[in-house]
Amino acid sequence: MVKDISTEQRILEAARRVFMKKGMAGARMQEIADEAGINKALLHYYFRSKDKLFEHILMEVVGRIATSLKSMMELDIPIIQRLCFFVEIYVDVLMENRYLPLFVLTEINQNPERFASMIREHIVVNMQDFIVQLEDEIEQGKINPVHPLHLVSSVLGMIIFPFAAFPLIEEAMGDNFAPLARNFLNQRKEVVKEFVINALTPKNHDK
Amino acid sequence: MVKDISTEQRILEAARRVFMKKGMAGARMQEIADEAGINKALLHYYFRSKDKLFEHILMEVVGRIATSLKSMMELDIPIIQRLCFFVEIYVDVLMENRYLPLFVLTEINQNPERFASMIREHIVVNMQDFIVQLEDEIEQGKINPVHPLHLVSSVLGMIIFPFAAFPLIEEAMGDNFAPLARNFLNQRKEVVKEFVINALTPKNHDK
DNA sequence: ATATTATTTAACTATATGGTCAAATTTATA
DNA sequence: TATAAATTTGACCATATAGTTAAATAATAT
Repeated sequence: MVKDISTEQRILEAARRVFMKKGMAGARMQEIADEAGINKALLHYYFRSKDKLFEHILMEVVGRIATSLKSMMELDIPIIQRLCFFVEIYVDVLMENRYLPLFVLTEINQNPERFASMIREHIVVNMQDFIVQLEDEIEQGKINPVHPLHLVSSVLGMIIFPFAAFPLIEEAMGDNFAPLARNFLNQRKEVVKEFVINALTPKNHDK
Repeated sequence: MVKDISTEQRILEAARRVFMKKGMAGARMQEIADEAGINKALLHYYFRSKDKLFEHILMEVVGRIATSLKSMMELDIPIIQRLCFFVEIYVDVLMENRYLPLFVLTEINQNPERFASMIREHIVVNMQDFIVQLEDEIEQGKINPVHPLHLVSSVLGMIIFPFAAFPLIEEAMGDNFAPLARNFLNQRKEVVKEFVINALTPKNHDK
Protein backbone atom coordinates (compact mmCIF):
# COMPACT_ATOMS: atom_id res chain seq x y z
CA MET A 1 0.00 0.00 0.00
CA VAL A 2 1.18 3.47 -0.81
CA LYS A 3 1.78 5.64 2.22
CA ASP A 4 -0.53 8.61 2.43
CA ILE A 5 1.96 11.45 2.26
CA SER A 6 -0.50 14.08 3.34
CA THR A 7 -0.84 12.87 6.94
CA GLU A 8 2.89 12.54 7.37
CA GLN A 9 3.32 15.95 5.81
CA ARG A 10 0.74 17.49 8.10
CA ILE A 11 2.51 15.98 11.10
CA LEU A 12 5.88 17.32 9.99
CA GLU A 13 4.52 20.79 9.41
CA ALA A 14 2.80 20.80 12.78
CA ALA A 15 5.91 19.48 14.51
CA ARG A 16 8.03 22.11 12.85
CA ARG A 17 5.74 24.89 13.99
CA VAL A 18 5.46 23.66 17.56
CA PHE A 19 9.12 22.70 18.07
CA MET A 20 10.28 25.97 16.55
CA LYS A 21 8.09 28.04 18.80
CA LYS A 22 8.30 26.08 22.04
CA GLY A 23 11.59 24.21 21.73
CA MET A 24 12.10 20.51 22.45
CA ALA A 25 11.43 20.81 26.18
CA GLY A 26 8.45 23.13 25.83
CA ALA A 27 6.75 21.27 22.99
CA ARG A 28 3.94 18.81 23.77
CA MET A 29 3.12 15.79 21.66
CA GLN A 30 -0.56 16.52 22.25
CA GLU A 31 -0.17 20.01 20.84
CA ILE A 32 1.58 18.67 17.76
CA ALA A 33 -1.19 16.11 17.28
CA ASP A 34 -3.88 18.77 17.68
CA GLU A 35 -2.11 21.10 15.27
CA ALA A 36 -1.92 18.27 12.73
CA GLY A 37 -5.58 17.39 13.30
CA ILE A 38 -4.89 13.83 14.46
CA ASN A 39 -4.53 12.05 17.78
CA LYS A 40 -1.43 11.18 19.77
CA ALA A 41 -1.49 7.48 18.91
CA LEU A 42 -1.26 8.27 15.23
CA LEU A 43 1.57 10.65 15.91
CA HIS A 44 3.48 7.81 17.54
CA TYR A 45 2.50 5.52 14.69
CA TYR A 46 4.33 7.76 12.24
CA PHE A 47 7.25 8.83 14.44
CA ARG A 48 7.94 6.48 17.29
CA SER A 49 8.96 9.00 19.90
CA LYS A 50 9.25 12.69 20.62
CA ASP A 51 13.02 12.41 20.25
CA LYS A 52 12.76 10.77 16.84
CA LEU A 53 10.33 13.41 15.64
CA PHE A 54 12.48 16.21 16.97
CA GLU A 55 15.58 14.77 15.36
CA HIS A 56 13.72 14.62 12.06
CA ILE A 57 12.83 18.30 12.24
CA LEU A 58 16.32 19.23 13.36
CA MET A 59 17.83 17.37 10.42
CA GLU A 60 15.53 19.23 8.02
CA VAL A 61 16.61 22.53 9.53
CA VAL A 62 20.32 21.77 9.42
CA GLY A 63 19.86 20.71 5.83
CA ARG A 64 18.25 24.00 4.91
CA ILE A 65 21.05 25.97 6.53
CA ALA A 66 23.65 23.85 4.79
CA THR A 67 21.95 24.54 1.48
CA SER A 68 22.24 28.31 1.83
CA LEU A 69 25.87 27.94 2.91
CA LYS A 70 26.60 25.78 -0.10
CA SER A 71 24.96 28.19 -2.52
CA MET A 72 27.15 30.94 -1.08
CA MET A 73 30.29 28.96 -1.85
CA GLU A 74 29.32 28.00 -5.37
CA LEU A 75 30.13 31.28 -7.05
CA ASP A 76 33.71 32.39 -7.56
CA ILE A 77 33.56 35.94 -6.16
CA PRO A 78 35.46 38.10 -3.66
CA ILE A 79 34.86 37.64 0.07
CA ILE A 80 32.86 40.80 0.52
CA GLN A 81 30.49 39.89 -2.30
CA ARG A 82 30.27 36.39 -0.90
CA LEU A 83 29.22 37.78 2.46
CA CYS A 84 26.73 40.16 0.86
CA PHE A 85 25.21 37.27 -1.05
CA PHE A 86 24.99 35.27 2.15
CA VAL A 87 23.30 38.11 4.02
CA GLU A 88 20.79 38.40 1.23
CA ILE A 89 19.73 34.76 1.09
CA TYR A 90 19.95 34.15 4.82
CA VAL A 91 17.71 37.08 5.72
CA ASP A 92 15.23 35.75 3.17
CA VAL A 93 15.30 32.33 4.83
CA LEU A 94 14.74 33.92 8.25
CA MET A 95 11.89 36.08 6.96
CA GLU A 96 10.08 32.79 6.29
CA ASN A 97 10.89 31.38 9.70
CA ARG A 98 11.87 33.82 12.36
CA TYR A 99 12.12 31.11 15.06
CA LEU A 100 14.94 29.34 13.26
CA PRO A 101 17.87 31.15 14.91
CA LEU A 102 16.67 30.67 18.46
CA PHE A 103 15.71 27.09 17.75
CA VAL A 104 19.16 26.32 16.41
CA LEU A 105 21.00 28.18 19.17
CA THR A 106 19.01 26.33 21.81
CA GLU A 107 19.78 22.99 20.23
CA ILE A 108 23.47 23.88 19.92
CA ASN A 109 23.55 24.39 23.67
CA GLN A 110 21.26 21.57 24.69
CA ASN A 111 22.87 18.87 22.60
CA PRO A 112 26.14 20.10 21.13
CA GLU A 113 27.45 16.69 20.06
CA ARG A 114 24.40 15.77 18.02
CA PHE A 115 24.32 19.16 16.37
CA ALA A 116 28.01 19.06 15.55
CA SER A 117 27.73 15.63 13.99
CA MET A 118 24.76 16.75 11.88
CA ILE A 119 26.74 19.75 10.69
CA ARG A 120 29.69 17.55 9.83
CA GLU A 121 27.46 15.35 7.70
CA HIS A 122 26.33 18.30 5.61
CA ILE A 123 29.16 20.78 5.48
CA VAL A 124 32.42 19.17 4.64
CA VAL A 125 34.83 21.18 2.53
CA ASN A 126 33.65 24.76 1.91
CA MET A 127 34.91 26.28 5.14
CA GLN A 128 38.55 25.63 4.31
CA ASP A 129 38.14 27.28 0.92
CA PHE A 130 36.57 30.30 2.57
CA ILE A 131 39.43 30.65 5.05
CA VAL A 132 42.07 30.38 2.36
CA GLN A 133 40.35 32.96 0.17
CA LEU A 134 39.96 35.32 3.13
CA GLU A 135 43.64 35.11 4.05
CA ASP A 136 44.51 35.60 0.42
CA GLU A 137 42.53 38.81 0.06
CA ILE A 138 43.89 40.13 3.35
CA GLU A 139 47.45 39.56 2.15
CA GLN A 140 46.64 41.39 -1.07
CA GLY A 141 45.42 44.31 1.01
CA LYS A 142 41.97 44.06 -0.52
CA ILE A 143 40.30 43.84 2.92
CA ASN A 144 41.23 44.63 6.49
CA PRO A 145 42.80 41.77 8.47
CA VAL A 146 40.31 39.72 10.47
CA HIS A 147 40.20 36.20 11.88
CA PRO A 148 37.72 34.10 9.84
CA LEU A 149 35.83 32.87 12.89
CA HIS A 150 35.50 36.43 14.15
CA LEU A 151 34.23 37.60 10.81
CA VAL A 152 31.65 34.83 10.60
CA SER A 153 30.59 35.45 14.21
CA SER A 154 30.07 39.12 13.51
CA VAL A 155 28.08 38.66 10.34
CA LEU A 156 25.97 35.83 11.70
CA GLY A 157 25.35 37.76 14.90
CA MET A 158 24.19 40.83 13.03
CA ILE A 159 21.86 38.81 10.83
CA ILE A 160 20.42 36.61 13.52
CA PHE A 161 19.88 39.01 16.40
CA PRO A 162 16.81 40.96 15.27
CA PHE A 163 15.04 37.70 14.42
CA ALA A 164 15.89 36.07 17.72
CA ALA A 165 14.82 39.21 19.59
CA PHE A 166 11.86 39.91 17.32
CA PRO A 167 9.25 40.69 20.00
CA LEU A 168 11.62 43.29 21.40
CA ILE A 169 12.02 44.86 17.97
CA GLU A 170 8.25 44.93 17.62
CA GLU A 171 8.03 46.62 20.99
CA ALA A 172 10.68 49.15 19.99
CA MET A 173 8.83 49.98 16.77
CA GLY A 174 5.87 50.89 18.94
CA ASP A 175 2.28 49.69 18.91
CA ASN A 176 3.14 46.13 17.98
CA PHE A 177 2.64 47.13 14.39
CA ALA A 178 3.80 44.03 12.55
CA PRO A 179 4.38 45.51 9.06
CA LEU A 180 6.87 48.03 10.47
CA ALA A 181 8.80 45.26 12.17
CA ARG A 182 8.80 43.16 9.02
CA ASN A 183 10.07 46.12 7.11
CA PHE A 184 12.84 46.60 9.65
CA LEU A 185 13.94 43.00 9.21
CA ASN A 186 14.05 43.44 5.45
CA GLN A 187 16.19 46.54 5.84
CA ARG A 188 18.74 44.38 7.65
CA LYS A 189 19.93 43.16 4.27
CA GLU A 190 21.17 46.58 3.20
CA VAL A 191 22.28 47.67 6.65
CA VAL A 192 24.35 44.60 7.40
CA LYS A 193 25.89 44.58 3.94
CA GLU A 194 26.90 48.22 4.27
CA PHE A 195 28.22 47.60 7.76
CA VAL A 196 30.34 44.71 6.54
CA ILE A 197 31.62 46.59 3.50
CA ASN A 198 32.59 49.60 5.62
CA ALA A 199 34.24 47.45 8.24
CA LEU A 200 36.25 45.36 5.79
CA THR A 201 37.20 47.87 3.10
CA PRO A 202 40.55 49.50 3.90
CA LYS A 203 40.52 53.30 4.24
CA ASN A 204 42.15 55.06 1.34
CA HIS A 205 45.44 56.47 2.63
CA ASP A 206 46.51 58.07 -0.60
CA LYS A 207 43.44 59.02 -2.56
CA MET B 1 13.05 35.53 63.82
CA VAL B 2 15.76 36.45 61.35
CA LYS B 3 15.59 34.62 58.06
CA ASP B 4 18.57 32.42 57.39
CA ILE B 5 19.91 34.07 54.26
CA SER B 6 22.23 31.24 53.33
CA THR B 7 19.50 28.76 52.41
CA GLU B 8 17.63 31.31 50.34
CA GLN B 9 20.88 32.33 48.73
CA ARG B 10 21.79 28.75 47.93
CA ILE B 11 18.36 28.26 46.35
CA LEU B 12 18.70 31.37 44.22
CA GLU B 13 22.15 30.40 43.01
CA ALA B 14 20.99 26.90 42.18
CA ALA B 15 17.89 28.21 40.42
CA ARG B 16 19.97 30.65 38.40
CA ARG B 17 22.33 27.91 37.24
CA VAL B 18 19.56 25.47 36.33
CA PHE B 19 17.21 27.97 34.69
CA MET B 20 20.05 29.51 32.71
CA LYS B 21 21.22 26.18 31.38
CA LYS B 22 17.90 24.43 30.81
CA GLY B 23 15.43 27.28 30.42
CA MET B 24 12.07 27.56 32.16
CA ALA B 25 10.53 24.57 30.36
CA GLY B 26 13.58 22.35 30.67
CA ALA B 27 14.34 23.10 34.31
CA ARG B 28 13.13 20.74 37.03
CA MET B 29 12.29 21.81 40.56
CA GLN B 30 13.91 18.59 41.80
CA GLU B 31 17.16 19.46 40.07
CA ILE B 32 17.16 22.91 41.59
CA ALA B 33 16.51 21.42 45.03
CA ASP B 34 19.31 18.90 44.58
CA GLU B 35 21.72 21.55 43.37
CA ALA B 36 20.87 23.65 46.43
CA GLY B 37 21.26 20.64 48.72
CA ILE B 38 17.70 20.73 50.02
CA ASN B 39 14.42 19.01 49.20
CA LYS B 40 11.54 20.12 47.03
CA ALA B 41 9.24 20.99 49.90
CA LEU B 42 11.73 23.49 51.21
CA LEU B 43 12.09 24.93 47.77
CA HIS B 44 8.35 25.56 47.69
CA TYR B 45 8.52 26.92 51.22
CA TYR B 46 10.85 29.68 50.07
CA PHE B 47 9.39 30.33 46.60
CA ARG B 48 5.82 29.23 46.24
CA SER B 49 5.95 28.00 42.68
CA LYS B 50 8.24 27.38 39.76
CA ASP B 51 6.81 30.47 38.07
CA LYS B 52 7.50 32.67 41.06
CA LEU B 53 11.06 31.38 41.33
CA PHE B 54 11.64 31.86 37.65
CA GLU B 55 10.29 35.37 37.73
CA HIS B 56 12.64 36.16 40.59
CA ILE B 57 15.64 34.99 38.59
CA LEU B 58 14.45 36.81 35.49
CA MET B 59 14.08 40.05 37.44
CA GLU B 60 17.63 39.70 38.74
CA VAL B 61 18.90 39.20 35.21
CA VAL B 62 17.03 42.13 33.73
CA GLY B 63 18.34 44.25 36.58
CA ARG B 64 21.91 43.29 35.80
CA ILE B 65 21.49 44.15 32.14
CA ALA B 66 19.86 47.45 33.01
CA THR B 67 22.82 48.27 35.24
CA SER B 68 25.35 47.87 32.45
CA LEU B 69 23.14 49.91 30.13
CA LYS B 70 22.90 52.65 32.72
CA SER B 71 26.64 52.73 33.30
CA MET B 72 27.12 53.17 29.56
CA MET B 73 24.90 56.23 29.55
CA GLU B 74 26.45 57.89 32.56
CA LEU B 75 29.54 59.25 30.87
CA ASP B 76 29.34 62.18 28.46
CA ILE B 77 31.29 60.79 25.49
CA PRO B 78 30.84 60.36 21.71
CA ILE B 79 28.67 57.54 20.37
CA ILE B 80 31.58 55.41 19.17
CA GLN B 81 33.27 55.57 22.54
CA ARG B 82 29.98 54.85 24.21
CA LEU B 83 29.57 51.72 22.12
CA CYS B 84 33.16 50.66 22.77
CA PHE B 85 32.60 51.06 26.48
CA PHE B 86 29.42 49.00 26.22
CA VAL B 87 31.17 46.23 24.29
CA GLU B 88 33.85 46.14 26.96
CA ILE B 89 31.59 45.78 29.99
CA TYR B 90 29.00 43.59 28.29
CA VAL B 91 31.53 41.02 27.14
CA ASP B 92 32.84 40.95 30.69
CA VAL B 93 29.35 40.27 32.01
CA LEU B 94 28.89 37.46 29.48
CA MET B 95 32.27 35.94 30.30
CA GLU B 96 30.84 35.35 33.78
CA ASN B 97 27.61 33.90 32.46
CA ARG B 98 27.61 32.64 28.93
CA TYR B 99 24.03 31.35 29.15
CA LEU B 100 22.63 34.81 29.71
CA PRO B 101 22.01 35.75 26.05
CA LEU B 102 20.16 32.58 25.15
CA PHE B 103 18.22 32.69 28.39
CA VAL B 104 17.10 36.24 27.71
CA LEU B 105 16.30 35.63 24.05
CA THR B 106 14.21 32.60 24.95
CA GLU B 107 12.28 34.55 27.53
CA ILE B 108 11.74 37.44 25.11
CA ASN B 109 10.06 35.01 22.74
CA GLN B 110 8.24 32.90 25.29
CA ASN B 111 6.74 35.73 27.28
CA PRO B 112 7.25 39.03 25.46
CA GLU B 113 4.78 41.04 27.54
CA ARG B 114 6.33 40.18 30.88
CA PHE B 115 9.81 40.86 29.58
CA ALA B 116 8.80 44.17 28.06
CA SER B 117 7.18 45.33 31.28
CA MET B 118 10.26 44.37 33.29
CA ILE B 119 12.43 46.32 30.88
CA ARG B 120 10.15 49.32 31.15
CA GLU B 121 10.49 49.28 34.93
CA HIS B 122 14.25 49.49 34.72
CA ILE B 123 15.15 51.43 31.62
CA VAL B 124 13.18 54.59 31.30
CA VAL B 125 14.97 57.56 29.80
CA ASN B 126 18.43 56.77 28.44
CA MET B 127 17.33 55.42 25.09
CA GLN B 128 15.96 58.76 23.95
CA ASP B 129 19.22 60.50 24.89
CA PHE B 130 21.15 57.94 22.91
CA ILE B 131 19.02 58.42 19.82
CA VAL B 132 19.30 62.22 19.96
CA GLN B 133 23.06 62.08 20.38
CA LEU B 134 23.38 59.62 17.50
CA GLU B 135 21.36 61.80 15.14
CA ASP B 136 23.39 64.77 16.25
CA GLU B 137 26.72 63.20 15.44
CA ILE B 138 25.42 61.93 12.11
CA GLU B 139 24.34 65.45 11.18
CA GLN B 140 27.77 66.75 12.13
CA GLY B 141 29.29 64.19 9.79
CA LYS B 142 31.20 62.58 12.65
CA ILE B 143 29.77 59.14 11.89
CA ASN B 144 28.07 57.43 8.98
CA PRO B 145 24.27 57.63 8.93
CA VAL B 146 22.58 54.66 10.58
CA HIS B 147 19.19 54.02 12.18
CA PRO B 148 19.64 53.70 15.98
CA LEU B 149 17.76 50.41 16.20
CA HIS B 150 19.86 48.97 13.41
CA LEU B 151 23.05 50.07 15.09
CA VAL B 152 22.03 48.56 18.42
CA SER B 153 20.93 45.34 16.69
CA SER B 154 24.25 45.03 14.93
CA VAL B 155 26.38 45.64 18.00
CA LEU B 156 24.29 43.46 20.28
CA GLY B 157 24.23 40.72 17.68
CA MET B 158 27.99 40.75 17.29
CA ILE B 159 28.54 40.63 21.04
CA ILE B 160 25.94 38.02 21.84
CA PHE B 161 26.39 35.50 19.05
CA PRO B 162 29.59 33.73 20.06
CA PHE B 163 28.28 33.29 23.59
CA ALA B 164 24.93 31.93 22.45
CA ALA B 165 26.68 29.59 20.01
CA PHE B 166 29.54 28.79 22.35
CA PRO B 167 29.63 25.00 21.85
CA LEU B 168 29.94 25.61 18.12
CA ILE B 169 32.84 27.99 18.69
CA GLU B 170 34.50 25.36 20.88
CA GLU B 171 33.99 22.83 18.12
CA ALA B 172 35.46 25.20 15.54
CA MET B 173 38.52 25.83 17.72
CA GLY B 174 39.11 22.10 17.60
CA ASP B 175 39.58 19.56 20.36
CA ASN B 176 37.06 21.18 22.67
CA PHE B 177 39.95 23.02 24.21
CA ALA B 178 38.21 25.41 26.58
CA PRO B 179 41.01 27.97 27.14
CA LEU B 180 41.22 28.67 23.40
CA ALA B 181 37.49 29.30 23.25
CA ARG B 182 37.63 31.56 26.30
CA ASN B 183 40.42 33.46 24.67
CA PHE B 184 38.38 33.83 21.52
CA LEU B 185 35.51 35.32 23.49
CA ASN B 186 37.84 37.80 25.12
CA GLN B 187 39.16 38.84 21.73
CA ARG B 188 35.62 39.80 20.80
CA LYS B 189 36.10 43.03 22.72
CA GLU B 190 38.79 44.29 20.38
CA VAL B 191 37.32 42.76 17.26
CA VAL B 192 33.83 44.15 17.73
CA LYS B 193 35.14 47.57 18.73
CA GLU B 194 37.32 47.71 15.64
CA PHE B 195 34.45 46.51 13.48
CA VAL B 196 32.16 49.20 14.85
CA ILE B 197 34.76 51.93 14.52
CA ASN B 198 35.51 50.98 10.92
CA ALA B 199 31.85 50.74 10.04
CA LEU B 200 30.87 54.06 11.60
CA THR B 201 33.86 56.28 10.86
CA PRO B 202 33.39 58.12 7.54
CA LYS B 203 36.05 57.50 4.91
CA ASN B 204 38.32 60.47 4.41
CA HIS B 205 37.42 61.98 1.07
CA ASP B 206 39.97 64.77 1.15
CA LYS B 207 42.91 63.71 3.26
C1' DA C 1 12.51 26.27 81.11
C1' DT C 2 8.62 27.00 78.11
C1' DA C 3 5.96 28.82 74.61
C1' DT C 4 6.33 30.54 70.04
C1' DT C 5 7.90 30.95 65.66
C1' DA C 6 10.69 29.67 61.77
C1' DT C 7 12.89 25.93 59.20
C1' DT C 8 13.22 21.38 57.34
C1' DT C 9 11.79 16.85 56.09
C1' DA C 10 9.43 12.45 54.44
C1' DA C 11 5.54 11.00 52.50
C1' DC C 12 1.95 12.15 49.84
C1' DT C 13 -1.48 13.98 45.94
C1' DA C 14 -2.98 15.50 41.49
C1' DT C 15 -2.05 16.13 37.06
C1' DA C 16 0.52 16.29 32.77
C1' DT C 17 2.80 13.83 29.58
C1' DG C 18 5.12 10.39 26.66
C1' DG C 19 3.97 6.23 25.17
C1' DT C 20 1.12 1.63 24.28
C1' DC C 21 -2.61 -1.52 22.78
C1' DA C 22 -6.38 -3.73 20.87
C1' DA C 23 -9.97 -2.90 18.12
C1' DA C 24 -12.21 -0.39 14.23
C1' DT C 25 -11.88 1.55 9.78
C1' DT C 26 -10.14 2.45 5.43
C1' DT C 27 -7.44 1.18 1.41
C1' DA C 28 -5.21 -1.87 -1.60
C1' DT C 29 -4.75 -6.55 -3.68
C1' DA C 30 -5.66 -11.50 -5.16
C1' DT D 1 -15.80 -10.07 -3.39
C1' DA D 2 -12.72 -11.75 0.04
C1' DT D 3 -8.39 -11.13 2.14
C1' DA D 4 -4.59 -8.75 3.65
C1' DA D 5 -2.30 -4.68 4.79
C1' DA D 6 -2.05 0.00 6.17
C1' DT D 7 -4.21 3.69 8.74
C1' DT D 8 -6.74 5.68 12.54
C1' DT D 9 -8.89 5.84 16.96
C1' DG D 10 -10.36 5.71 22.05
C1' DA D 11 -9.04 4.02 26.08
C1' DC D 12 -5.40 2.96 28.55
C1' DC D 13 -0.60 2.72 31.36
C1' DA D 14 3.64 4.28 33.63
C1' DT D 15 6.18 7.78 35.00
C1' DA D 16 7.68 12.47 35.83
C1' DT D 17 6.70 16.52 37.83
C1' DA D 18 4.73 20.58 40.32
C1' DG D 19 2.84 21.20 44.40
C1' DT D 20 0.83 19.90 49.45
C1' DT D 21 0.59 18.36 54.21
C1' DA D 22 1.46 17.14 58.69
C1' DA D 23 4.82 16.31 61.69
C1' DA D 24 9.63 16.94 63.47
C1' DT D 25 13.37 19.86 64.52
C1' DA D 26 15.85 24.09 65.40
C1' DA D 27 15.94 28.81 66.75
C1' DT D 28 14.11 32.74 69.35
C1' DA D 29 11.67 35.18 72.64
C1' DT D 30 9.26 35.42 77.38
